[in-house]
Amino acid sequence: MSDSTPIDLEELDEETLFIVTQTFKALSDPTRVRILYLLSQQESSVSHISHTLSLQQSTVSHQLRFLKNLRLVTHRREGTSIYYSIDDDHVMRMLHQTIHHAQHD
Amino acid sequence: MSDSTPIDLEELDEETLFIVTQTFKALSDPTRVRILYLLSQQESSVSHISHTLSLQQSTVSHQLRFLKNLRLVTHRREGTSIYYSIDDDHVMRMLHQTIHHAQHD
DNA sequence: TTAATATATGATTATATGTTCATATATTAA
DNA sequence: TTAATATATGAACATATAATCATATATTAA
Repeated sequence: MSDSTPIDLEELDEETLFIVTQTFKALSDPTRVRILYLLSQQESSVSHISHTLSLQQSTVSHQLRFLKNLRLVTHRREGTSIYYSIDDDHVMRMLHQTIHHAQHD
Repeated sequence: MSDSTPIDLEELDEETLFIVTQTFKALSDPTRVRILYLLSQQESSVSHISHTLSLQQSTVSHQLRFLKNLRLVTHRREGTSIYYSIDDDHVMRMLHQTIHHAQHD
């Protein structure tokens, strides 16, 4: 056991840990990534997302609520439709970087 | 229902989706993030990780296997100890960026 | 060889998570 | 008002996940 020359270790506080892991959790599910990727190309209504990605309306609404709580998306109403769009550039840059990374390795 | 001016939509293929979501899944658990953050500061043995982060040895081994399968960490043997270290700069840059982001909002 | 130490791993369990179903709410048109 | 359409949401269920326990494996020292 040779844990010589100890370094002054920094630990992450609980709140940082929570925010960071929650952010990455948003990007760890295929359905959410597909939705975010679609929204990065165009603002979309719930039904448009549902039809385009072949997902149940309920599934889409549940996942959008998740993304909305994390402030990754926003929405605006137009009649009976609600249009969702991306609201976090940092996270979307990471997503696009990682997609690019995955496709070029 | 006004889905006018349709855009030529791009969909993510299944393999890309899998790689991307798996990568983010690695960063979506507090224990794994703590381990990765420690390893980003210093190469560490399993027991050192276990003691420093107050985690059971078994827990650490299981999570290291997860991270190793994703090639986020590597290891080298030194006697009976095994030292783990970071093996993916891209993912670690994302982690550090997001930590920084979380701490300055 | 045996004992001691470090790490890995399979099985189990408790909890978290994502989807579905049924239904509620909200807006608009008739 | 009622009907039609779009979206949201609670409950139930099936699956995934992380931690723990017990034990296996591997290396070194005696």
